Amino acid sequence: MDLILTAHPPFSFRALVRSHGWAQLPPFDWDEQRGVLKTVSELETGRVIAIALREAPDGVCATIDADLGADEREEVACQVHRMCALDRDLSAFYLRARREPRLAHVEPRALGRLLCAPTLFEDTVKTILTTNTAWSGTRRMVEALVAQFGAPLQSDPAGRAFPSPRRLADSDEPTLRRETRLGYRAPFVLALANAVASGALDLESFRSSPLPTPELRRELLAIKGLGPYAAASLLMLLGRYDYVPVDSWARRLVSEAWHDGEPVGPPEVEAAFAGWGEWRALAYWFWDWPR
DNA sequence: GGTAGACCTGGACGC
DNA sequence: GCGTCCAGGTCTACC
Repeated sequence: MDLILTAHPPFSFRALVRSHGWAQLPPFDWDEQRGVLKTVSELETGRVIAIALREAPDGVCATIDADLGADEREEVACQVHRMCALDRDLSAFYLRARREPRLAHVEPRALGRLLCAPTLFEDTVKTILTTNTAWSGTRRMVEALVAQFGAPLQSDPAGRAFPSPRRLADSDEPTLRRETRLGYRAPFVLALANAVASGALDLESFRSSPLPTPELRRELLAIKGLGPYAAASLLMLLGRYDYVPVDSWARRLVSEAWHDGEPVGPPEVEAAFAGWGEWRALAYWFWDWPR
């Protein structure tokens, strides 16, 4: 069955998929040639479904490999809205970006949306797995997590969803370390899974949180394994762009662009984009950096 | 509040 | 093939 969902214009599905590295991490599977992004999702009922997303005239078309009930259809529609940030209105950012030559490309190319996972739990675990490791390490850890703990598709057991909090909470630290090579991150992921599975932490409520961004950031920083970089990254996925995710790459870009290659720290990176106010992170992320 | 050292893994490198 | 070193953010202990 197909679901056609409308996006706040302008919208580009390819720009969304290419916005950052998420499309390279399972269960996402991006077919560049056909412009189709597949993923596998475990619904609240425990049902595991395959979703194929592609561009539609005014948004996206989601093809699901099963007939869904009304509640399931509603849940999938919500997930697609989250993944594609369909409701995101970036007009105020575009207005400012028009006046900055290094951001003049964002509006014509409909840049600004960032691909999200179906759940904030998946985004948070993946973000923890981006810290203190190379991208190849992140891919390896996520692949192992999905392969070892993801619920399989009935129609194709090779396809697996991202592990639910419950499935990870049912594991233990030695198993996680042994099976997925998460290293010291294993207790962080396990604690997060336990907190979400037990109901002690309502991570999904962060998406609609009325809290000001600094307070929401404090809530994220209270989660073990999330520091300033990871919290800023997750805030971007939540549509809050007040904090630049400062990692070694950001420091290098800012160093080369404004400090003659001299080493810089987070204060210099933040200062470089301070003038962008609530759009700091987007300005940094989509900046046309000199090659 | 700021800082040093530990955490863990994979990859690069030298032998 | 083996050993060593390094890069990558966050946590904890300490000052």
